[in-house]
Amino acid sequence: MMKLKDIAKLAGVSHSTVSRALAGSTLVNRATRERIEAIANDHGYMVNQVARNLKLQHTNTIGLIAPELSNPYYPKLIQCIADYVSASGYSLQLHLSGKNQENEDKSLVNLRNNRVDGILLVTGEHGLMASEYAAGLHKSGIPIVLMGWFPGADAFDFVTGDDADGARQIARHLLDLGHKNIAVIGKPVHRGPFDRTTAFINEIAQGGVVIDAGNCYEITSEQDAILAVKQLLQTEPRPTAIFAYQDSIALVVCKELQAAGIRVPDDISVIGFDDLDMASYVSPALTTVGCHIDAMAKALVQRLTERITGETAAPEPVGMVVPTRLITRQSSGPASDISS
Amino acid sequence: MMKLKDIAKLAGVSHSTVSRALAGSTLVNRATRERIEAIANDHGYMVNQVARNLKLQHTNTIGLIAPELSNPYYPKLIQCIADYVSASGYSLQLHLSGKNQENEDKSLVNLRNNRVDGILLVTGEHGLMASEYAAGLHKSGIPIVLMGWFPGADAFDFVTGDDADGARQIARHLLDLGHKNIAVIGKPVHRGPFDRTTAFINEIAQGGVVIDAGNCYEITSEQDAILAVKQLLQTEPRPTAIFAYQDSIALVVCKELQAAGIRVPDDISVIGFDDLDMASYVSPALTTVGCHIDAMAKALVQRLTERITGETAAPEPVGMVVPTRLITRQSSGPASDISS
DNA sequence: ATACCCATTGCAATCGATTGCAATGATGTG
DNA sequence: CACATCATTGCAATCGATTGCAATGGGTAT
Repeated sequence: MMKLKDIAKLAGVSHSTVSRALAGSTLVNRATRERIEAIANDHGYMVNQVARNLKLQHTNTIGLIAPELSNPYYPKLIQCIADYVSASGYSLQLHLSGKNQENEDKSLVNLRNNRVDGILLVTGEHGLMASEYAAGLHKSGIPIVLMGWFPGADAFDFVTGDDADGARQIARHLLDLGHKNIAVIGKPVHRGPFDRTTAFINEIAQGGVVIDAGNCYEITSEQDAILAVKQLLQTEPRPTAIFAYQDSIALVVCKELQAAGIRVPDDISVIGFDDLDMASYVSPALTTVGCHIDAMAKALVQRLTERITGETAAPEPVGMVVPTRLITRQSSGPASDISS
Repeated sequence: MMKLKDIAKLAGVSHSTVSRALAGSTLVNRATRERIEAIANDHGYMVNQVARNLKLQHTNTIGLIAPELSNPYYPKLIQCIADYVSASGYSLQLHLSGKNQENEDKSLVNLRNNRVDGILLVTGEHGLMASEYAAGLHKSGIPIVLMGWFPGADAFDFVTGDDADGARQIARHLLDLGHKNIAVIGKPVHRGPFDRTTAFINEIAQGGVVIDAGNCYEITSEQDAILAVKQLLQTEPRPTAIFAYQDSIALVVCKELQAAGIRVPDDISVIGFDDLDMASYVSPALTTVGCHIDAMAKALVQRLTERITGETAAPEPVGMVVPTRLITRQSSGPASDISS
């Protein structure tokens, strides 16, 4: 493959001059530059970025660690992130840490060894497994911005949706519809002040309704949701509404409910969270909570690039929470009085 | 950041020895090696991959170019690819070329400048925009494996689903159900021998049924599908079945049909293609054609890594087509006789 | 004519690794 | 005791760029 020296020989100048010419430096005569450009072009010269990166001590690459792609929420987010990253002139190095994030630390090591300029860490349902490790990296000077929150996240810059507020909106919506016997099918609590389940239960309580502990199902996979529904249908009196932690769970719940001959929302209302595209395609269309993913992605890469270039003076980490909004569709309706 | 020389100074040896020790070479005394390892560990030394890459003339990185993430088909594919890539010990550099692939060439340049060891090119609905450019790269020795087919793809290694056969299976299914008036809502033909629309129409013709040209709607976006449906509902006699090019289109079609008070499949059958996860969630669940994405992804990265390491002796490009299968669900049924 | 300035260009060091070859010293052998 | 052998280790070149500084030479001012 053509290198600087080859072009130099062809043009009869030193490789320094070629380097400068191709970089558009004013330190080289215009005629010379044009000649060099022509030669470089004719011979298909392409700069060797890895050599360049070594010399320049940066790679123009951003590392992105995300849990997985099978929950449609992530592709949506990653698409946005990728667009902003490339618009900012960076390349993306993508690592999928797996549903259980076993590989988070491996990815971190890899990214660091590759000397990416900064890291975007999308935290999954398990928070951050490689938490101390990430903190170490961060302290050693590598910009890291978090998407999501977990205990300890305050040591980093982070961006998160206001899930708690979204959950509160759902709670009020359900209360307004007259529901008094409500079930929750959720993942283990892990998002502290932003946790959906906690906020939901608290807000419901504000409305004077207490949610029975037996009506709170803690699941770890979409599959478990099926079992939860089966159990739930046995309880007396039967709940008139279900708050599912995510749309992907809500979808399974609806399907299972319908398979059991329960009408949604006539018999039981179901509400999800995330506003996946498919939430509007299913029948009944899902009432859910959405967040402007685009805005989050933008904030995320903006904060990171600022850290990389050093534009953001403040050394203290700053968190940003972006608002969420309730999207009322067909899966929620007035409480049925069958069970009341 | 700690470098080889620093560790060398600490250990009182030359940096060559440190390099060898850390690489586990037998050329260094065991005691020395262990001492060096300990020191490196204590001081958190991490090899600088970019320097290493420069010297070694490879990066252990694979470039992946895919159109987008908003059609759920791609995340599914990319997830699989990412898993195989990382299992093979490579990193992934991801580039999204956009729905219209305007950035394919930019991505190619970028990937090449970054000296990735090989490139996986996922071709979208528009074939390959940067076709000649890719061919040039390929000829210059960079391993490229294609996912998909387009005129000219035979110059590369490629892997594709047997879309044509899938389309034929759909055709026979519809014929068996007694449909005689069938509409097609598809994207412009571009996959040559593997094209869905062409194969579908031909197979239907084999069954003695001709599809009216007026019943073939060529669309370029999911949005256009809505217009197509509106037009279609005006035609007399009204078709009893619709073959949609992709599940994502089929979904829109179903929604629009239902909004117009048409029952699926009682009045009109709808069949998609791709077997997206959501195809089984919607109501009615979609009859569609699936392909073992995992198998394709595996073949894809296997072929590429073989090319990179030079294991595959044959220099001629080889194509691989993986079988597809019809998945019968609820959106297809016997032809209604309303319009016959 | 001399000195100076400025535009161009080249030299050489540097980024942080890897590795062929030479050097060292200890050990074994005739 | 002299010399060959072998296990370790260091030297120095190399990968392909970037860039500070010195060198060159033509043009201008005094």
